[in-house]
Amino acid sequence: MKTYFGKFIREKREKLRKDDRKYSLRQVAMRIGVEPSYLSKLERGEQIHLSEEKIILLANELNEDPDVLLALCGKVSKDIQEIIRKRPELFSQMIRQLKDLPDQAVLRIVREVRDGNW
Amino acid sequence: MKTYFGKFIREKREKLRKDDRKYSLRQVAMRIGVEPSYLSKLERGEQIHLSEEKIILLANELNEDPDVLLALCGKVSKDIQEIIRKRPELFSQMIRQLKDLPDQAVLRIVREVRDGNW
DNA sequence: GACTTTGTGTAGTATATAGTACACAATACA
DNA sequence: TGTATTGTGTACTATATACTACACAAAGTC
Repeated sequence: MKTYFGKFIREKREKLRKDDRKYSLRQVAMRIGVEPSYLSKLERGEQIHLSEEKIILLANELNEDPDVLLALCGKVSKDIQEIIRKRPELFSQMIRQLKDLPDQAVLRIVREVRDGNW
Repeated sequence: MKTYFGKFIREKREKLRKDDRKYSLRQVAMRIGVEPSYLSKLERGEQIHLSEEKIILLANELNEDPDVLLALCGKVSKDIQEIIRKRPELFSQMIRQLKDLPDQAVLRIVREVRDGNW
């Protein structure tokens, strides 16, 4: 499972750190509640396992979308999985159907549902 | 994680078995490639961990929807997760949007996409 | 130049996940 | 009634997941 998670978060963290020293690896690690050596391994891609809970904390620290960071770790958030599991046939079928649909078309569905045209 | 997976597959298997002795617990276990004692524990709800691979084999054996059996085991299939992970923001947003939409409305989306109205 | 903070290396750990191996008593079958 | 098959109980096991603990040398700060 090759992933750019480490590279991604390292770059983002170092960018933030230029303006604010509280974004050192050690301090970020402490705030999200992991050992610095662990975050170090994650950023260097030696270690690729981080729990959903910590990924979300990290996303908040770095102002990144939690769903994107989860995806970079090869995960799908529990709340999304829960939605699918409650109506597995319906949602699985729908998602497979939308697999190759361009972003624009999917966004159109999102908008129309939001606006109550359903 | 309370689940009716065990109850569900036991009932289905025993129904099939009435007409065909090859649906004994032992023979089904052998065909899907697990020890009989393991399937026994699963059916009685003592054990709730079965790999996606075996769940799909079991679904095929019992003529059940793999996505439904996966859901009863608290899982979402890898191919669905893969689709979401490729466009995490888009799909996560969409799925949360559709969370409380009635089946009928979701099916309408499925049909319209299938019919190429997008 | 002492003190602090930084990132990393090494070694170890707890829990979850996904099973196996085999014996045994009950039941079905011939 | 001997044999085969059945479901289950007990005891292990391997691998993955998600970390901790601590030492250390380099760099930054005062």
